[in-house]
Amino acid sequence: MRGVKIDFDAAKPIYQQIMDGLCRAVARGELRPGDKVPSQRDMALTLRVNPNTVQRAYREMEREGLLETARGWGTFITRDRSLLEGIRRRLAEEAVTAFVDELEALGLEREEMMELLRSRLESERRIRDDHGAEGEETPGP
Amino acid sequence: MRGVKIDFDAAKPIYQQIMDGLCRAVARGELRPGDKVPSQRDMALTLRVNPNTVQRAYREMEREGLLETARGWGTFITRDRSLLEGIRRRLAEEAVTAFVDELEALGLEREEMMELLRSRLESERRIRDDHGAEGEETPGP
Amino acid sequence: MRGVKIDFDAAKPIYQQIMDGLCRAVARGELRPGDKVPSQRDMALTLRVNPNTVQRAYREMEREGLLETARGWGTFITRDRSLLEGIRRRLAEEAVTAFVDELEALGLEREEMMELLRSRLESERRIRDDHGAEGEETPGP
Amino acid sequence: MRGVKIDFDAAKPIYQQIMDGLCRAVARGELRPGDKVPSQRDMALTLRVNPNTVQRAYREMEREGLLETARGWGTFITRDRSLLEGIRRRLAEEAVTAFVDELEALGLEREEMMELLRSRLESERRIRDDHGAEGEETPGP
DNA sequence: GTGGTCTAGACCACA
DNA sequence: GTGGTCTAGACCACT
Repeated sequence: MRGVKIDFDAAKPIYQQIMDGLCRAVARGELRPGDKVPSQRDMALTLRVNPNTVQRAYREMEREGLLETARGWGTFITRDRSLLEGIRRRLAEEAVTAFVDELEALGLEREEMMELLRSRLESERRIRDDHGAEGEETPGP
Repeated sequence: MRGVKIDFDAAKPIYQQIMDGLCRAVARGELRPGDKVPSQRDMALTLRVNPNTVQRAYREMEREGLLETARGWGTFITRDRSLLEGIRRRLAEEAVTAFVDELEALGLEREEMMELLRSRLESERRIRDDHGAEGEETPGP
Repeated sequence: MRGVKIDFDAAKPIYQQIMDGLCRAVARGELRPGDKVPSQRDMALTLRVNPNTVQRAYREMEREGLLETARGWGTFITRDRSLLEGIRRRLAEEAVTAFVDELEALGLEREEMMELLRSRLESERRIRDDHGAEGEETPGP
Repeated sequence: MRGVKIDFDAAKPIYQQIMDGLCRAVARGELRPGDKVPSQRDMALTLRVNPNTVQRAYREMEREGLLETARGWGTFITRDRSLLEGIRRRLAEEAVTAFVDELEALGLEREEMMELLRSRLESERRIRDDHGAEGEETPGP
């Protein structure tokens, strides 16, 4: 599973990290509605994790409606696109809320928040551009 | 302690909520270098938590250098302003990182992030202005 | 845990005695990098102390980087050998400092310190040799 | 009181630090049998400490026989030289014991202990010599 | 009255 | 079974 990284030292439980990873793979379009997700067994092997842990993640995502299980066939991303889009929007909104709340708590003004974000995105762009240039032909005139 | 709110249902441990609360009270300037923080017992009473829980929060913050304790006298905000400023900056940077990482994972572009933040801040401003207008003179003619 | 002795009457807190004991077990090579240390409950039972006391010791040692904990799996000695060696050297240096400072405060000269140490080590050697001789063959003529 | 330094952050209680300080001042010959020690009030002022704390230190040292109080006259170092010498020897022996025990716990051999001490004393000598040279005339040939 | 330590015992999340 | 958190309540040392 590209895109699912487990940090065994993180405060966040592993099963939630799996949920997050899948959730975002869907949000990014890496996994599409109706796609089959790896079997619990496979996922457990590739992530080096206890199968029970994968099972718990799948179970909870099924509860949320994001996954659907067909016994004997495997587990699949729901075809309910509105649900998927809803999840994506929810995650994004939660991220904004967390960000604004935190910086407000630190006493930052709205302009400072925007500026902080802008400068971070700017520096990230430069880093990525630099990296990208390393292995590529310089585009000629 | 104004500014330290405990959510007993939150996933985050109470002692960390206390740490966050104090940390931000300092960041906002509500608590100043050298100020005395409430005694463990007082804080425990006002927050309705066990004194040991407060003690743990204080102990960890002392470890970080944010608090200093004088036996029999009480516990105080460190006078090391550079440390305090460092903590504030660290918290802000972490917030930005979490925000950008999360939204990148969801496949959003930089412009979308900026727009998302802008619209949130805009709507918050309106809400606050409306609230503020309730008890105030309407400005201007 | 061989090598961890608790003195309930000592001025030094029990949790620090546990830390010292583990620290030295590592320094002596009795516990090796990556080894599992007893679970908090086990350690508490064998030492006849409260599990919370063990937990505090473990937590502080984790903070120092000496221990690492894997949720649900147990607690382990760090694999970072340089850190371990650093701790050993630090403990040794601190012991020397304490010794020299104390004897300097008492007005002893450097030669006297060396002599004091030499005579102590000499007498200890004799005692150990005597003990050792009890159960052993007397070395031949 | 030259030679009595208080570390308010130390684990060791302040009253014990005072006891240690006086004890060593005597051991070094800075205070001699029969000498008057500062009044509790004076000592408290110079050390920036609560008078009760000084009182406790004096009281305990009186119990040990190191101090003698003459009401209305002040407090004095005992004239019992053998007692003083006994205390000095006891402190020295305790220091040696602590040193050897600690380094043994770390798995050091006798030769290593001697070497460690020798090198420390050597480096201290150099430092002191260097400092001493700073403010003095270089002795000409 | 302040912080420091310790105990006993409970519940939870995780693997 | 493992560590993590929390509560309740005790005792101590220091000021």
